[in-house]
Amino acid sequence: MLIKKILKTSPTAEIMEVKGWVRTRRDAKDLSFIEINDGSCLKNLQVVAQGDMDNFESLVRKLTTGCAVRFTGRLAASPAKGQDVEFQAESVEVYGWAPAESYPLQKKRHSFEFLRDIPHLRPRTNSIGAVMRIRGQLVTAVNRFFEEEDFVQIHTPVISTSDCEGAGEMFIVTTPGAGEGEPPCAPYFFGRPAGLTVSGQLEAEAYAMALGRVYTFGPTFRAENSHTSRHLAEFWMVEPEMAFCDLREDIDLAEKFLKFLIADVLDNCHEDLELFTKFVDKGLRHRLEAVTGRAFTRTTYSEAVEILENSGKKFEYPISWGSDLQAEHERFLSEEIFGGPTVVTDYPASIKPFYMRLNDEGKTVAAMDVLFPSIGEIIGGSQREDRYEVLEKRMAAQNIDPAAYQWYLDLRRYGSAPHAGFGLGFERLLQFVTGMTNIRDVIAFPRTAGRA
RNA sequence: UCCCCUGUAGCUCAGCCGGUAGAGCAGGUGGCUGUUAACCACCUUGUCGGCGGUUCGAAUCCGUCCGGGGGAGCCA
Repeated sequence: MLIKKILKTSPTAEIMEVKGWVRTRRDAKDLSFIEINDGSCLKNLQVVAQGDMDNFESLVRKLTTGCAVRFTGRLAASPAKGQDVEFQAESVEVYGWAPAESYPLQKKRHSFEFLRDIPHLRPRTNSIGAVMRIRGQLVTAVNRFFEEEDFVQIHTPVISTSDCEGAGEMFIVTTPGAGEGEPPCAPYFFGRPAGLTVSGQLEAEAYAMALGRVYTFGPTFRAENSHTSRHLAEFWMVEPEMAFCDLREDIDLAEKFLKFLIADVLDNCHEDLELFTKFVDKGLRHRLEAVTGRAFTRTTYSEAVEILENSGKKFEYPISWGSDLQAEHERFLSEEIFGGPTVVTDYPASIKPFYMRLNDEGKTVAAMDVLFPSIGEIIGGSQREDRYEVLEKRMAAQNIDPAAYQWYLDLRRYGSAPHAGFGLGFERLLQFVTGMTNIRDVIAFPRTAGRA
């Protein structure tokens, strides 16, 4: 039986078995206490082994942190403080030892930096275990949300020939000895240069224009030489795309989506959240409840710039209309001015990609960024440019080869319709939900520049 | 890519203005105890990140390379 279930079970005379890994052993004169964890929940089960049981000296007294074990016995009410029930062992089997002299994990707190050097063992710690359980919960919540909203999940390609954001940040996919010179170079395995996707958006648009409401949820790759606590070279992104949808409806969905996800974690991950509230961020629970409890503030870029200009606050990078919002500006808006999630819309066309829909005044595009306190941009989205000629002009203005994107232009040539979507950085959401300050600690095996 | 900080025992870290190293935890041994970050006593462990330089002498100063962290840019 899983420990998560056992801990909610009443003591019985029935013989049962538990399997897990030893977290710590404490010896009394004629008995030992072994705490075991099986990953099903944060809490350990206290196993009590009496001195007269078989293999007490040969096995039980030799158990150390990390050993994989199986106990059979009975669940009993615990006479001591600290737990309601405990497991009275009758027999023990050791699946695998973990020599204490070499096993890197000790029954003490380790720094996250140290744990990053042993990514294969760190899931055995309380904090990384809790992160990954919450991550798993969020994955199912994402899928449940879109199911309830009548979306179809599309698996867009990981290998892509279209660079959504502009050249220079794709990983190139090729074969050994494919050709002479710097890749990408002929002969091309796929007939032309290909790379790992930087976004599933363009492909998702094609399917939105047929199925109406679609979303992708998959890995994304950026070959940026970033060294920050919020960037990974390989990360996961959720990207819904909706036909017959404008920017307003796009923002509505994003807000509903984020609230749904956070409420889901608040409802289902009490224990794990408790850990983060205790050791990582005291105000965590409060901050999460603040997101679900009120409407997101919405402001246009122009209004935001005005607010920043009149704030009297001195920024390292001065702000003026036409320049992009810096991290410090975003933080100031969401943390100090609005004190919560903030949606900034209608950015200058010059600082946004070609596919965003040009507003009627011709200077701004129907873009939106959702800014969260402490982590900045968590969602970026837009209504897409659905007019063939306008899109063509914007591509030309940004030096994008229309031939390479003819299929994308085709979506505007045949049965074009207003549509919109956004991208959610899954790890950034996880950072917000857990309070973990470094993005490398919310993904199983982080890949960053210089490290894989 | 730029700026700042950092690299000392298995882990976390102290070592001020240069005189070849310490603490807590972990580990080992013994003791005590229905224990729970168990407790008490004793014990082991270091090419002080690499290379080069200054100096009678460098963990300590300088240069350089490598690793780690934070921030910026880019973005999610």
